[in-house]
Amino acid sequence: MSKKRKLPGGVDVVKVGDKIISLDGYLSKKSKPATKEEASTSTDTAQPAPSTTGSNGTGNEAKQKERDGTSKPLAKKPLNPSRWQKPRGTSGDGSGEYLKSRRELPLWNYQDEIRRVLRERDVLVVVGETGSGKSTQVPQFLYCEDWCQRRKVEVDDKEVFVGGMIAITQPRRVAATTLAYRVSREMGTPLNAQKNGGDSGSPALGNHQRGLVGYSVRFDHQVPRGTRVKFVTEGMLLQDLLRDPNLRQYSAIIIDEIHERSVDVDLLSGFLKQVLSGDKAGRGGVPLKVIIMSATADIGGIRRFFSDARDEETAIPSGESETESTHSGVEVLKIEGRQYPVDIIYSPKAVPDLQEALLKTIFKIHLHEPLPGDILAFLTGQEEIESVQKLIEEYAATLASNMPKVKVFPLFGQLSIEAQHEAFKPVKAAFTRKIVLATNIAETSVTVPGIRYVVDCGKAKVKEFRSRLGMESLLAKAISKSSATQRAGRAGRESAGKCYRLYTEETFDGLQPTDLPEILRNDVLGAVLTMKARGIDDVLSFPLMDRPSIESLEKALIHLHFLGAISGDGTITEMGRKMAFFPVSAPLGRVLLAAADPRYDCVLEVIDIIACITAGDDIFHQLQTEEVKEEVEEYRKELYRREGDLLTYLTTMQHYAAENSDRVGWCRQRRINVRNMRQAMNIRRQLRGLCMREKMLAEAPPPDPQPFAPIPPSQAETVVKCFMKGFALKTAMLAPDSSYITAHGKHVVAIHPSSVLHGQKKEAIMFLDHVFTQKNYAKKVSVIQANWIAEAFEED
DNA sequence: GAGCACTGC
Repeated sequence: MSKKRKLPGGVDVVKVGDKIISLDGYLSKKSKPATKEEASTSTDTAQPAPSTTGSNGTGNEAKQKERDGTSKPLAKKPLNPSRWQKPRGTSGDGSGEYLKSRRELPLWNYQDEIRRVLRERDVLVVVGETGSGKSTQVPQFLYCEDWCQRRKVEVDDKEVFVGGMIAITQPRRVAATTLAYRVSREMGTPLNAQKNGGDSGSPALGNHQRGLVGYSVRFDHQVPRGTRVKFVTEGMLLQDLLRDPNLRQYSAIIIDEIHERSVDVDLLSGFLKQVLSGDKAGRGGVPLKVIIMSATADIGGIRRFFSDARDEETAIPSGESETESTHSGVEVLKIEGRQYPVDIIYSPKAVPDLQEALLKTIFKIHLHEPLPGDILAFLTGQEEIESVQKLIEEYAATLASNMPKVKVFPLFGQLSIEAQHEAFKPVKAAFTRKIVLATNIAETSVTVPGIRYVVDCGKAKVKEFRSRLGMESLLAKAISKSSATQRAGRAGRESAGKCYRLYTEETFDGLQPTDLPEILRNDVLGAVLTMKARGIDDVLSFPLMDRPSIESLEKALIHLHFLGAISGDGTITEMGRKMAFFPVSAPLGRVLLAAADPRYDCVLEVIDIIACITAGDDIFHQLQTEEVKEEVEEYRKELYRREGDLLTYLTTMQHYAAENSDRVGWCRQRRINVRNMRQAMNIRRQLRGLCMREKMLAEAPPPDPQPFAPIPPSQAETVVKCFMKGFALKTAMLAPDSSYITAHGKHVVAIHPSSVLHGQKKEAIMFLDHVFTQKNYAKKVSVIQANWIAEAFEED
C-alpha cells in the first residue's frame, strides 16, 4: 500500500531575507544542479506550441522532451570534453565542485553560440524554460569576453572608464540575492553570508572583500571589489540610471524574467532601447550589450521592440538551427527546460459551483491517487482559502479510518512567515497527504516541494487602476494561458504529475495568451515621473513595449503638475526631481517635501508614518476571533488615535522605537507584523539618511530608544495637513445621508473596516488608498476639516 | 466588517 514519504530531512527549504525558498536539489551535490528557478522564483514553462488537436501543449511537449531524453533532470548526456573550457579568471577551486552540475544544464551546450552572437551584435534574446540554468550561466559565459572588459575612453574631453561589469536584473530581492550566492560559489569567490542585524544594525555593505560576483538590493548591498557580475533588482538599476543615464559601469545588462513585465522592467527596456539606438557618445563609443531573458516563448512583442533598436544592415544569417534570425535582426535562442510531464485534465463542462468542484476534485485525487503526492490548489484569496480549508477538514473527518488522512495548509502573502513555513514542510504524520491551498503566491514567488497534483480554479485577483475614476480595483479575473501553464508546471517539478483545471478546454482556448503587463494595469503616475526625472521630455513618444492610453498618461501629467513635480510646460521642477529621488511614491514624496517646509516642520513624524505604510501590507494583523480581538485591543488601545490611521501609525512607530528590550514580544502582544515593522525601521533609517543629505533635516535625529511622548493635538493636525499636500484629491465629505462623497469625482466611499475610523462619522476625511473590492473603500483614513481641502489646493 | 503578488541611491 502506501508507504511513508521519503523526503530530504529538514533542509529542503530555507529562509533568505523575507522569503522561504525551496532548496531542493540546491544544497545536495548529488541531486540535480540548481538553477534560479529551482532555488527561488520559478518561471513559466514554455508556452505550449499551437496544437492542431486543440489539446493543451504542456503534456505533449513534456512527453516529447521525455522521448528526446531532455526532460529528465538526472539524465546523463554524453559530454564532449572539448566543449568545456574553464572560464579564465576564476580561481578554479570553488568552481570545480559545481562543474559537473553546470555541465549537465541544458544551457551549457549553448555557450559558444551565446558568445558568438554577442561578439557580432548588441542584442540577444534567450528563451529558457524552467531549469535551463540561464540566470546562473549566461553571465558566467560572458564576463571574460573581450567586449566585457573595462576600458579607458574619452567622453567630453575627459578620460573615463566604461564597462567591465554585467548587471543582471531580477524582479524580486530574494532572487537577486540567492542567485548571487549561487553564482559566487560556482565562480569560486563566494560571498560571505552576512546577517543583517534586523532593524538594529546598519545595512551590510560588504565591499571589503574581493570577488567576482555581487548583488545590490534595497537595504542590502554586497558588491566586492572587482565585481564583474552584479545581480540587482529592477528598481535598483532604474535608480542607477538616474545617476548615470549611459550606464557607464556596465558592459552588458541582462534583463531576466522579462515575461513578468513589471512596470520597472518595461521602463528599463525603454531606456535600454534608447541607449542601444543612441550614438554611444556618452559611453565613449563603447556599445552596451543587452541580453533579454524570458521563460515564456511568447515574446513576439519583446523581440519586435528590441529589433527596431538596432541597424537592419548588420543582420547576420544564422547557421545554427537553434537560433532564429529574422529580417529584423534580433537573434532568439531557445533552450529546453527540465520539467517532468504533467497531464492536463479539463473539466468536461463548465462548473456551476467552483467550491464544490474544487472539493470533489481534491477528494477524487486523494482517494484514487497513490501516496506520496501532495496537492496544490490555486484559489483567489484568503477568504476563499479559509472557507475551503474548513470544508475539506469537515469532509475528511467523515472518511473511513482505513483511508489516508489529509492535512490542509493555507498559503497566502499575509500569513506570518511561520505559518507559511508550515506549508513547505513535509507532513510528519504517516499515511497523510498534504493539501496546500494557495493564492498566486505559489505561482511565481515560492515553490512548494512534494507537489504532484495541481488543482487550478482558473482565476486570480488582480489590481487594476481606473485612471478615469482615479481609483483601484481588486477583483477576481480569469487568468491567462501563460499563467495556467505555469500553475500546471508546479505539478511536474519533482516527478510526473497531473493538473486538474476546473474549467473546460474551450475556456482555456479562449484565455488571453499572457497577463496584461503591469504598466497597463497600474497608475502611471510613478512611471511618468521616472521618465521625466531621467530626461524624457515627451513621455508620449518614449519607447514602451506596451503603451498606456493617452488618457491615462495625461491624467498622470495633470496629477504631477498638481503635485508640483512638473511645471506648466511639462518640464520637471526641482521638487519633482527630489520626489523621483526618494524611494516612495510621488504623492508621499510630496508629503515629505512639505514636511521639510518650515511651516510644517515635521519631517521625523512624516518619515515614521511613511515607513509604516510602505513597509508592505498593513503592519496590523487582522484579528480573527472575538476573543483575540478583545485581548489584543486592550494592548492596542494606547496606539489608536482619534485623528485616524496616520497618527495611529506614528504612535505605533514611536512606541516600537522606544521599546528596547523585546520588540518581537511587543509586536506579538499587539498582533503587529514583525517582518513589516523591521522593514519599516529600515525605511525609516534610509529616509532619515536621505533627508539629512538633502538638508531637509537640520540635525541628526536622536538615536533610539527615545522615551515615548505622545504627539500633541496641534502638532498632529500639522502632520495631517502635511499629507494633504500629496492627497488633497483623495478627500471626502460627509453627506446628509451619512455617506462619504469624494471631493474629486463625487463618488460614494466607505471607510474600510481595517481603519480605526471605521463606522465613525466625521465632517471630512482624507485617505491614502481608494480601492474597489466588495465596495468602494477608503483606506488609511484621517479626520480633516472641510476647509483644509480648499487650502490644500492653494498655490504655495 | 475585510485583506492577489512583487518592489525602490
